[in-house]
Amino acid sequence: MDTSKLTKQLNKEQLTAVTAPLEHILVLAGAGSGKTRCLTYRIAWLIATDKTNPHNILAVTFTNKAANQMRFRIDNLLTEPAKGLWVGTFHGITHRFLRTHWQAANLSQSFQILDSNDQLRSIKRLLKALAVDEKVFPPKKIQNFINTNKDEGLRARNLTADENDLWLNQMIEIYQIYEENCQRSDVVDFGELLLRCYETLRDNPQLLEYYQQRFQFIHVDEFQDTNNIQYKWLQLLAGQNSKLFVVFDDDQSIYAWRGAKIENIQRLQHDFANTKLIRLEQNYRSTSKILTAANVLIANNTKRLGKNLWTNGAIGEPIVLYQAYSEVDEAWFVAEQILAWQGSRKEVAILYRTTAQSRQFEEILLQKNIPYRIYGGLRFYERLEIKDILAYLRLSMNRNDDNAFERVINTPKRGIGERTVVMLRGEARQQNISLWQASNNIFASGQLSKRAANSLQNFMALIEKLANLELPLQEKIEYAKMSTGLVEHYQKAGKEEAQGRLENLEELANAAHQFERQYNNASSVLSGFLDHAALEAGEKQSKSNDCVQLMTLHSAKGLEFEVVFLSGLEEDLFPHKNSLDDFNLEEERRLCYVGITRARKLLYLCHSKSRFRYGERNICKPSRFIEEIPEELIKKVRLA
DNA sequence: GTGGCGTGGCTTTTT
DNA sequence: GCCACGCCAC
Repeated sequence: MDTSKLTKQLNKEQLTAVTAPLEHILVLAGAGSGKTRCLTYRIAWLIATDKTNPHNILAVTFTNKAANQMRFRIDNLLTEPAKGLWVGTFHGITHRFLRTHWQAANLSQSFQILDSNDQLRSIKRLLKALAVDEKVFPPKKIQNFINTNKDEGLRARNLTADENDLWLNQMIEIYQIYEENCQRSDVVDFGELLLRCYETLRDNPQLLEYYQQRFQFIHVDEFQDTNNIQYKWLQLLAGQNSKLFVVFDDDQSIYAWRGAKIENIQRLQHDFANTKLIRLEQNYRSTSKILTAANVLIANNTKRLGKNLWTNGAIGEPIVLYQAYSEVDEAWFVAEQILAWQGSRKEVAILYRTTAQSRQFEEILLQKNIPYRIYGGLRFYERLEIKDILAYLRLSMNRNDDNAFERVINTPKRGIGERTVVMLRGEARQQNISLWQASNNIFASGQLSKRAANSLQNFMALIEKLANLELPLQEKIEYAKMSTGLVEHYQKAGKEEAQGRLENLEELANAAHQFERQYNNASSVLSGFLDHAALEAGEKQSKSNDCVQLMTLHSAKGLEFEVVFLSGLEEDLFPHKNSLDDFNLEEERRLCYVGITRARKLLYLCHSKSRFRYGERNICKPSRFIEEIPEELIKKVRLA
């Protein structure tokens, strides 16, 4: 194949990286320097030059979006589809592994994925059962404890109790019981996907050998965001012979708070011999003014590998700084600037530190009739009605899924009240069985009132019926909607709300139809669809109209816009007041760096003299980050 | 089973 | 100030 198509479009450093010898390659890629391009071209180059078979290549990302984009771009570069190439998220790939090797992983074939919401519910139920006070052991804290430990690769049994720390001991115990519960219910939470996959590979030499042999070339995107277990997993999989190709930017590490370890970069250089570091420092995105601002700002961080982005591009407009009187004034200013902007609306982004800030912007954009789109918030598969119906389907797949059971046992109301459920829980706990099995026992024992027994029997029959239906997925969902009484249930709540919910259910049925058409294994299509729902929460709004984009700085990473508004640049908000120690402050600064480098042409910095927060109006000082940007790059404006 | 009231907490978020 | 959630009373 003619590979000049591949190599022509690259600059010198990109070319060096893409065509680097088959060693461990680390690419330090600054913002806007062609990071994804480098990764996709490398993979395409490996295949096109017959260095390897696609079958021997693995590429890992953090988000579904990044994975889809990568696959799409690789396909476009190649003349024929890369068969056997694995591209996916850490969770997607480890999930795929567990589905294939469920026995080795000590799971059942029909195990289900627990999303964070379900996980929290599950913890709450567990606390109730254990009669643990939620005030002393807040469920969210426990969830965090469990997830943090799983991210570190630690199970409850790996944690050491401390006789002087009763709180810790209790946490460990809850963690332990939570693990047992999940195992019994045959569910796997997000952290578990990785941990379980890691352990299964570690403990099964033949499997490990197979995958080490298979994945000769392992590619990782956004490596600075990897946590401990992800690192260990990669290390295990790479073994002695596989070659890593890792792309990262230490200056864009903004997820330390959820376990990401920047040190993994040094760790990798230490653990793998002969790594080669390549730097991509030419920026193709921003004007030189914007880039200089970003460079000077980030230079204030001490813990960095250090790099200097440069550009051949235009000098550009000065960065605009606006001091507002209030958050309302700030939003007004932003809206006025957007109205004056001639270009496309979707090329404009309003970025903020906290989600709560979006409301002010929404109100004004609505008033001024400027279409907008907000990222974040509730996603499609997280909606109540969707989760309800999926819970029915899950239960029909796996009767032991206690989470699903609890969710739908009395939704819609069918006369199985708290009393009955308490009895079921008691039986389940005593016998160490699932709620479904407990229902069977309790029903057989004749302890229930006639009415309750009747309702329970009907409920169980309903689930059995659903399980045995041989219908296409879409029709199954339609059937579930009606037979469960959920539709009526939502309609009771009020017209407008009901309409929205029913529309969503309709969309779910359509999604199921789409899914079924692309899925080639009819016998497991439901299971596949449920996995899909858990692993890809779905975008909030699918319409890609020409809208102004509103999002937090965190969700802006990886994106770029012609015009960027960085709002709320005030002390205590950005940097956030909970992040003022040295370590966290550097992360806040990186967050600001990410924000600045999203902009191609125009960058606005806004701060307000006062802001309404927590029911009070507070006086605000401008963010230290504003002062860190050289004055000569900035133009202060006042609104008439 | 539901609706009303009181309390607490409140950074970022993917999977 | 707002929302989510738990608790209690009807």
